[in-house]
Amino acid sequence: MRQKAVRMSRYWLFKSEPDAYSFERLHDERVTPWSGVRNVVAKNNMLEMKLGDLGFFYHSSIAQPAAVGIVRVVRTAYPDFTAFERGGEYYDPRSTPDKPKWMMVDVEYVEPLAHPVTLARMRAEPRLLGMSLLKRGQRLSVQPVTPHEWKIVLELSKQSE
DNA sequence: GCCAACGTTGGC
DNA sequence: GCCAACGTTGGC
Repeated sequence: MRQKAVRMSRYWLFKSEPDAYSFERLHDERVTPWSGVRNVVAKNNMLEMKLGDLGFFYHSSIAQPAAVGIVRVVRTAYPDFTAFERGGEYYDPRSTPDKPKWMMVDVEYVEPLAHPVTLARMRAEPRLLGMSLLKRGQRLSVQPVTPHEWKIVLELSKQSE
């Protein structure tokens, strides 16, 4: 049978250091552009996103890195304006409004996980072997999550540790 | 177009 | 604070 061009909605994982941008801050702001991604693979992942796709919000670079909440894509990929801001932290002279090199999506706050699912908890789950996030040296700030992995992490979030 | 050097990420 | 992993840069 021929594969349809239409694909299932996908799931994602958005990493952020809470000091830089936390899930609590997204709660207050409701929607944020996912700006500042300067990695080609992460950018390509954002180009793949469709309206309504869901993702985990993951806090990194802390004592207990963990998925803490759920977000929804509410605007598909468009040029990352922070790359145009001369003198700004994310300025990249190779990216121009005519030929933008970096893209971003907008994500909306959906809800917190009942319990954060720590990286350690995910590593301890045999069914999550092979999850992109758990691979050695995985640094991608925007990653795909399979429907199967999505379901399992949600399940784990319902257990208290 | 190869690849060594360098910088960054992020868990530990 | 260390350092492994990996992307990027730039010399050739």
